Amino acid sequence: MKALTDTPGARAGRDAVAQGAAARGLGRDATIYQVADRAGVSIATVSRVLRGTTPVAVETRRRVLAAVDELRFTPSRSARSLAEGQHAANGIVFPDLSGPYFAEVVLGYEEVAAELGRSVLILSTHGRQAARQMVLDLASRVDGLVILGRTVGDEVLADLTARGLPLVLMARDPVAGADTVNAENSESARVLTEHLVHDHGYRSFAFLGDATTSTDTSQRWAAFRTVLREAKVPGPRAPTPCAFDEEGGRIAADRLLRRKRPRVLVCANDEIALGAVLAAEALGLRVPDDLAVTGWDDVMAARHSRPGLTTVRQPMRELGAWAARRLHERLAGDASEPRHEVLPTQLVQRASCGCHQEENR
Amino acid sequence: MKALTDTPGARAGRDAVAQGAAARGLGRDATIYQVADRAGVSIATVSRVLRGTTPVAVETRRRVLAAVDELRFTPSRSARSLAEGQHAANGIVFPDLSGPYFAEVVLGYEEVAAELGRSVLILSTHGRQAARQMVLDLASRVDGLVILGRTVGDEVLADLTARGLPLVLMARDPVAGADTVNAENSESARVLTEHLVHDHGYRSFAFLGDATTSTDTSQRWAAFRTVLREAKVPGPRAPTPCAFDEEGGRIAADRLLRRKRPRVLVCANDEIALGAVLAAEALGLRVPDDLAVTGWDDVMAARHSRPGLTTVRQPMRELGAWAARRLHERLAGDASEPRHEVLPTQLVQRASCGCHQEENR
DNA sequence: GCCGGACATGAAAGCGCTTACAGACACGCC
DNA sequence: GGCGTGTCTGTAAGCGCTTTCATGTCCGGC
Repeated sequence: MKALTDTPGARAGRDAVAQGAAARGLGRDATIYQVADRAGVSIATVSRVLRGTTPVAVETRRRVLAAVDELRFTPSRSARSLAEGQHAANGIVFPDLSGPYFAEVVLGYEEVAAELGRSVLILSTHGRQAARQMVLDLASRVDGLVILGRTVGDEVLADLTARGLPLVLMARDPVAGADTVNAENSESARVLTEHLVHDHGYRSFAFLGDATTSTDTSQRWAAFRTVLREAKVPGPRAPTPCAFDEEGGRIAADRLLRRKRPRVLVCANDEIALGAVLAAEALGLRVPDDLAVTGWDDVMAARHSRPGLTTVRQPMRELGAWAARRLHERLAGDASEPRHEVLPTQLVQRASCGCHQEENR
Repeated sequence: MKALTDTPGARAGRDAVAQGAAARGLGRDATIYQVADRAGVSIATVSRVLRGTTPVAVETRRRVLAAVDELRFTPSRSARSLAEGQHAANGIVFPDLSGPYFAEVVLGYEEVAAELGRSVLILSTHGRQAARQMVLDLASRVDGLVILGRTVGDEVLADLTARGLPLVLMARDPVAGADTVNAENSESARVLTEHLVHDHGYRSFAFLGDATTSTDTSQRWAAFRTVLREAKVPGPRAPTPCAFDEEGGRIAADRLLRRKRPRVLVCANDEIALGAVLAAEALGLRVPDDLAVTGWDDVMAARHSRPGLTTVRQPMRELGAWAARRLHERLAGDASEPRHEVLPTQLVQRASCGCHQEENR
């Protein structure tokens, strides 16, 4: 049977080509033409049946669906994207840090995005030089993007929003035209620090973490500093710089503790804190008796370590979920003013700050 | 100036349309036509400059690059994919489990894939009914796929390989035509169990984990069972079924320990084990004095918990990395027989099995 | 002064889909 | 019996790229 619906000549040799080129790549997937052929209808009708945009006679629809089934037809995503001008996909880009924090955010994001029918692309910039290009590249594959931390410069973001690409920024200062979500930082830093100063009466502090690369950290540091000042407790001039992982915490704490002996180490995240505990113990210091240590995030290990790590719980999954939902609203046409959401956090008192000594939790 | 290279009429009103339709979606990104226009060349030349496929005169190239720059042109990914028949993207699909194990695998995968110039799409099936459709959908966006565990049925996999889609299976039984990577299970399970039986002399065991849904677990269970049998130590008939997370471990262990009092709990992963420790302590049992507990994976929390968790370290990132590399080879044309890689694991003895009692690590 | 080849570029066909538009057909009504 | 009206379906123009093929153009060699 000859193809009924082919543009004259246009499809000549299509199958031959398909076979040849099919060794790999997009492979020998059936195309809408083959389905149309088999069902004895035009490709337009096939498309209509598949998308349900226009009523199609019952019998026709049946034939089309049968053909789709027999050929195991799955529409080509790139063709569809090209025609629709949409990708039905969202991206998320995060920096080098690969710990539990980012994993949870991504998971929360993926879960919601999937529910909303969007695929999700991930990109970790690893502080690479090519970050800019990588993000731009990613941007050309998605309808919306969430960007964590200082992965790329403001110009890139401005560029993207100018292009009309909806953006949600996370753990990063706002930029014109983009929504942001963040966990509450200042208030929880204040609560934490006040707990240490007033409830425990500590008078000597250090702060581990790099406030220059992380907005979150600089906010926490600022509030921490303010509370000390208000309480007239001497404090460090600046945070002790420190890579945001366990090893970074261990090294920074080791170096610090060999020079000074603060009573408390306030750390910018749990991994640093856990590394610091290791360093302290290696130096023969008992936590919390000789040195109190606190973290941020409340990752799994914080709960299981002994002493249990006092920390500030962040709604990591919820951060991701919020971003996914917001992006969806934007893509659904919401053109309102950018929103700047701040999600609540919670102080979790465990033993590492000196609480619950009896049970060591 | 009139467009030099436009198909007569075909591009009429392009800009008007672009402006109109641009409010969102693919936006008013510049197209290759605009670049060509601005540089005074044909789109073919622009393409050639950008891809470097064919030599272009120096001066021409300069003009094109200038135009690209001025218009901030980024080629449309879907158009390119459609024309090339390639996506330059890979996918990874994993089941519901969202813990550190999967996070690490994904990270290792992303890192290598990014280096190889491929974007990565992630999909978590969450045991959803629609998993099949979601995976098929994902498959239409990528050139290759890695699939973890029993996320979808064998028919789907057969379907995909038949289509010529390179597949790497992880933590899953092989399927014709697909590569697989797994962590070594039997040998390490044997070493672990022998350690417990011979070095510690334990004679009463339970095994927590669901061997019916996880290939890894069923292999571990089998080797565990074999060692007990060889040593003539009575053991359970079957694993105690248990969800693969902390809460699952806590609940299953609680229920089990209220009925029986095995001396050892061998758990299918660290999260279950950590949950089990919680349950044991809640019942007033001391670990490891009253009850030894072991895990699998060596996640961060295993290292920090007290007692330190005895476990089997898996090279999670390396699993992901291997999959990414293998996929790349396949896409580069390697059509050799499927490979079935097994990556080494390592027993990590900490305190929860009864070792290192003095320091409680 | 003419010819063959190298080199640079343009024209146009596709990639596989969506969708505006138009055509075909059946029906019911005056 | 002619003519709207409504329903279903086909035609073809795009979507923005890549790539094959053809067309110049410019040279050096004879």
